[in-house]
Amino acid sequence: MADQTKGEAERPQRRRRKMQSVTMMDVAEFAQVSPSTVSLYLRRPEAVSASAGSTIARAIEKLNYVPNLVAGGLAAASSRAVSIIVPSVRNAFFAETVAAMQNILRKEKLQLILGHTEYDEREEEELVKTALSWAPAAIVLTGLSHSDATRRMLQKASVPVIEIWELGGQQIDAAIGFHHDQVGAAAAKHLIQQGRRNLAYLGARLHEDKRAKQRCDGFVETAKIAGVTVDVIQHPAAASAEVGGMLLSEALQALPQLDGVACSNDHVALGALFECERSSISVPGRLSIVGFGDLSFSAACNPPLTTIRPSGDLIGREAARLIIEHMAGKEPEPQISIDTRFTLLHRRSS
Amino acid sequence: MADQTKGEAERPQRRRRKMQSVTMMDVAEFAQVSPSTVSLYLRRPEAVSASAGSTIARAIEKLNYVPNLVAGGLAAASSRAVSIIVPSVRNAFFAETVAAMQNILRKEKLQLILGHTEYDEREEEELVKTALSWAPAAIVLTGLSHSDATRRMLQKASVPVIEIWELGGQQIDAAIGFHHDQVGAAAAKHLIQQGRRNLAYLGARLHEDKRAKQRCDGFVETAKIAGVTVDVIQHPAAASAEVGGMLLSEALQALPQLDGVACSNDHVALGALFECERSSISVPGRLSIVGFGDLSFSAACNPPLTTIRPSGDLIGREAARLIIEHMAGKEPEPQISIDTRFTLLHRRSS
DNA sequence: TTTGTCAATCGTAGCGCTATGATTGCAAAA
DNA sequence: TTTTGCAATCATAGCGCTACGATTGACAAA
Repeated sequence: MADQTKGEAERPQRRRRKMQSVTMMDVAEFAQVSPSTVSLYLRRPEAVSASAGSTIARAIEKLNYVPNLVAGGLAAASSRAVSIIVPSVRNAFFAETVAAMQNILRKEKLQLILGHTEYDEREEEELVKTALSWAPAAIVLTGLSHSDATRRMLQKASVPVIEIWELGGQQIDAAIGFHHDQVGAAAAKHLIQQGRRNLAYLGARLHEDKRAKQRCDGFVETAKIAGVTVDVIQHPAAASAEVGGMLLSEALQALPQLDGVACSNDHVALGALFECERSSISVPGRLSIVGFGDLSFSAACNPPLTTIRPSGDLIGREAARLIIEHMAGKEPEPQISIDTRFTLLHRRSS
Repeated sequence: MADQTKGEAERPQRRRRKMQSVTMMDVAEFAQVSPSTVSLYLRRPEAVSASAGSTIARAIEKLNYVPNLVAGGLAAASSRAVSIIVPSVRNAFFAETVAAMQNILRKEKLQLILGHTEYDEREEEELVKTALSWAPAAIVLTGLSHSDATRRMLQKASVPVIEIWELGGQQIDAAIGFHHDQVGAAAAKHLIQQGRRNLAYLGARLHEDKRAKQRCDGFVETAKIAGVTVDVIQHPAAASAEVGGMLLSEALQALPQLDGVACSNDHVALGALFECERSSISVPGRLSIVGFGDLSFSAACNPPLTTIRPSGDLIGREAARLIIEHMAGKEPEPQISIDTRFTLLHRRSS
């Protein structure tokens, strides 16, 4: 039988939780200052005296102190994390932007939290929700089209939003990128300038990749205005050299007069190039090929590939700059949009 | 600098900090339960009664509650974040692994925090330090060679560490990958089997890319054992088609008898292929080419590229699996190593 | 001297949540 | 009846840090 032992014997021993080996308090103690001073030193070294600063620095070194960013994030209501949501990092374009951002942000001790939509708006919505629960310093999204729910969440949360890789639609906050229809237009103009009169656009996954679709539309429109023949040959699969080969072969069959093609991207163009080689079609003699992306192999092809370079790294750098400026307290102009433009590289495939 | 506008009317109002619009307390209040129950429901729905569960679910829905993962991470001493550190996500191999991990982890509401070393051990050390300050659920590193400081930090922190893309060295915790020297050996064996007797390895950035170096070494060793001629032609720049072209041209000049090459990766092989085309060298008639990676264009080349596929996605999937199992409380065998192997794809370039 | 100013430093109340141990209510066992 | 066992729920003490406001001390101005 157990007695009713409530409330008589005091048990001062309370529960404990986890433990971070060395905390800011330990550093403060060691350096003979208050925790506040340590915190201040860490955040704004110039605000503490030189002597205190060096003492603290020594203590940190000695104790091998690693700040707990999670605690800091909670206290400050904003973490040193930047959430970036792209269709997929397997795509070289986005990989380049992510890498460029990362390389700048890491110097500011900002972490990149990565998410993949796989071109799915629902997925994006889910990712944005999770991203927000990290109270990130900023959130970077790909493109301008999002679900209403996504837009609402973002609007309500007071997080700076940067939309990248697209311009010309309705933006939430800041946008950095270029006009994809202009890319298509540039490709068309270039081919026409080269004397081509029977054009086609070789498109991959146009139903999902909105930006590839915009490039395609720009191409077609410009060609039509110029009064030359133009067709779209497309495939639902993601852009690849294999798809490029298939598309060109299909295009040649359907359009015997074909003398110029623009491609979804350089992978497709590469496939088209190989297909020409297999079919003994001279490039650019009989057919001109224009790609998009200036991928790592494009200049080394035979013949080197004429392509349009979108400067994905500039997009990343500009995004990082905006974020850093925002964190430094600089109030950015609302609805700012930065056109990173693109460059047509005229090489020998056209 | 803001104006100092204080001092007239006394405001006994104490300080306030930030505000998350809807907190768990709000949900609890709305659902007429205690915050603990809401928390419990969120973490282990099966532990609360069905009625309470649905009430809470409704409250969450109604209030549009988004949990604060930062606060949760602090309280639980471990965040729902997985830190992954790779040389660069621009590299298609790592991009694939990252993407595969992400696609599994997102279903578990785990976030990927990305870091780039750019093949720099110092940088890696810095990244590991920052990563640890996020108290991640796990930390994933590329390769087995790290600085002593990195190793020490990792050892001291009680975070599961997974090293990927390499096997055969001294591992910290778990390792998932394959033996790169075996890749080189397989390439050599294959070329020899095809009747090639004058081999070369076309290597890019071998001084930094330790794994490419291992492949190279495996290639050379195997060739030597088999008694065939073997050379290494290398370039300090990162692997690219351009470098591949240069390397092959250099190799042909230095080794007129050359009849088989293995390459750092498929980009280099692609460049070699184009160089052969330019120099009218028949492939595989006069020269066999073996790549590494099975990149998106490799099967579509002309001729299609014989290459070795490393299954970077499997590495990612296995890593994700290990992490999820660990979080579910399953104690993993220490020093586990998973060999994801590789496949030689014999196509027409050899 | 007193007062004011300013830079440097400190004290402390949370940030929103989780995990521990306690408590409750009810059905089955004693 | 009382006890026990169990599932469901709750109360509460932090997790480690930041930022607000207060305090200190040194020096210039009055």
